[in-house]
Amino acid sequence: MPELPEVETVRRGLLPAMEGQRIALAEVRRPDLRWPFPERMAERLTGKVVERLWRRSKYILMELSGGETLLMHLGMSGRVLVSGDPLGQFEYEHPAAEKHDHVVLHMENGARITFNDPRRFGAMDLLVTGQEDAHPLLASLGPEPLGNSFDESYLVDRLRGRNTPIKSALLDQRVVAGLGNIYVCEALFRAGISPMRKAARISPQRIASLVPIIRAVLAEAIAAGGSSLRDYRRADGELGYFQHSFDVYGREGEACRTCGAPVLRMVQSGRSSFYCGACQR
DNA sequence: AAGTAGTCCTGAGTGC
DNA sequence: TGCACTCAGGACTACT
Repeated sequence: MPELPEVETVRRGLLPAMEGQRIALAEVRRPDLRWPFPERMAERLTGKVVERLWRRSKYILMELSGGETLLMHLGMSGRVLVSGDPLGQFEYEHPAAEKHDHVVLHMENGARITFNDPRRFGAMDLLVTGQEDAHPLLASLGPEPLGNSFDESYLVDRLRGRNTPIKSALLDQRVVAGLGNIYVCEALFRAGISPMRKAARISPQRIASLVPIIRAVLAEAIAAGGSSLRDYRRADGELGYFQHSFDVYGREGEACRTCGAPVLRMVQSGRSSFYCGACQR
């Protein structure tokens, strides 16, 4: 379930098992995901210590001893399972290998990190630590929505004159990095803005109002995801509790929580937009 | 330049 | 039970 809050939840789940720990063995079970893996990836990971685990947009970056950083993206269907009991923190045994377990990191501390991705829209690459901004996948990303450079004046400037629907503009990773279909739908509902409205035809005040709303939606989702790490270790496939808090996403035909009108769905550039036709203008 | 379709891939769910 | 069909959290590429 990877949008920014889910990726951040995964990162936090990996921290206790991986940070400062050595990869005893990297198992790479196929040659590619969306793109071919880098040359000799298994050998380049094996024996390295994970010195820092951070996130940029929907990418997890694993800084390794030896000067390389592993870049990971979970695509649409990517999952990460932490198993084992290295520090007495993990209650569950290693599960049996499953279909689509493409990469497995066996940590020296006994933890096992399994990357599973049925649709294989995910990606992994190795880059030189310190040169992250030059990587093609990261180079044109916009600001982090929870960071300081994402503020009201930035968003107003960035969207000024844009003739595209606000929904598409917010999904554009060059505008703001890390939002996906769910959280754009939710933020637009809270802001009372129709997903079909052209960005250029929304007042600066309403554009500005999106900034604190986007931050709040993401922060709440991260908090809910964090609370469910135990579920995640249980490997039941469910990430977080925030899906129970959706106002519009996936609620077509159900009552708007504000006005009671049925939630509507329409397709914009191939993606479903959920919205309240009465509350969002 | 900006905006929009088509595309990769597998699995879950639905209706007949 | 089987089959055909739709849909899915992303984002790159190739069009207009």
